[in-house]
Amino acid sequence: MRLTRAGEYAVRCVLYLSSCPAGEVVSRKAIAEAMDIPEQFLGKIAQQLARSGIVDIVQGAKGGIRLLRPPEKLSLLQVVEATIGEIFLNDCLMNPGSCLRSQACAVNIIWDRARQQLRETLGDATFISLLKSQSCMNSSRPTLAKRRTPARTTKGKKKVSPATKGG
Amino acid sequence: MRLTRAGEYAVRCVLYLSSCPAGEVVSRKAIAEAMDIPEQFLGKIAQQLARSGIVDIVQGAKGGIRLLRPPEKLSLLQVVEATIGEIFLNDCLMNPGSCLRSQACAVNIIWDRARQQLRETLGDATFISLLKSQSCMNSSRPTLAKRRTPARTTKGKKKVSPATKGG
DNA sequence: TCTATATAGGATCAAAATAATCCTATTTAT
DNA sequence: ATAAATAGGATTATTTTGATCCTATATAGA
Repeated sequence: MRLTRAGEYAVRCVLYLSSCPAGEVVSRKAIAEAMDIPEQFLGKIAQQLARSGIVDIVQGAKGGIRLLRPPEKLSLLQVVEATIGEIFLNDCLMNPGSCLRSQACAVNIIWDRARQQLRETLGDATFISLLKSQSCMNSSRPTLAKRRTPARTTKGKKKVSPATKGG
Repeated sequence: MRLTRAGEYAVRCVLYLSSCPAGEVVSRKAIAEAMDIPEQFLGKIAQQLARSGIVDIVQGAKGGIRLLRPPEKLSLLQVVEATIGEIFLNDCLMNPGSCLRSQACAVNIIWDRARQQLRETLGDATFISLLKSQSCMNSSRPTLAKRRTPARTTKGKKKVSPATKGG
């Protein structure tokens, strides 16, 4: 009943990309370091975002990740569902065939309502609105600046504590 | 991001108890068989419901589980949270200390809103209202009848497929 | 073309959560 | 006493999650 780490990382990643100049390719490493995401794991996550058409991955030298959609047209819901799949709150809804009773089941009706509300709330939250309120970016990036090709100065791979969670 | 089996079982259990005469002690086995719940597992779940004061467990011969609260004053939320703990949708909310940024984080504000809505929706759904709409009980019990000490006729323990999910 | 820089993506692995089940102890009605 | 029940700690299997490894491949630039 909670957002997985992968989903959380996806949100952070898109949040970062949203703060960069539109269409800019940002290296995986740069995003990973700025947003405290394990770099390899970010690779997997980026692939899913790419499959949903949210980002575009550029291979080779100077490669990286590019945001395809304007942050004002991209919602939390889209990013989260691209990463962890469509949101369901219980099994009956997820796999209707598995429920003997289902259908007009009153309990399911409640869960379905809850699910719709959840998806609506997440669907209404655009990344541009998230950025405007500053939020989580603060400690990582001073402002929604236009910094680019970052952090190549630090050679040693910083060992990031997996306990570091942020939303 | 979905209801666990334990939560689902708890709901079924309370749904069953709600359909019985108020204050009646119903054996674990009876509930388990009627609602397709592994009996031992139901034991664990009942303990949690008991800790939250939702039910009362009677030991010894003729023992079993008794609903303490009137179904019209018992919500899905109460039963679910008694079983799987307070509902959180992401880590930041669950463990605020672990988030470096937290506080006025815009992303968290959205998740918090979603969480509040979810809890409100589940909190508004009383068991009496769930029963009134018939629902899931149909295949197991013909009506919200006053049947008691059931199913002792079937001796062989029916092997229940774990794929059987209902809500 | 060669080389350094990046990502691709299958395979693998460890930890945690979930879903039960086992088994002995204890309680209670008869 | 005895049978019928639950208590509850321990154990186990499965699945999910979170990550990392490693070779292949793509690309920019010298």
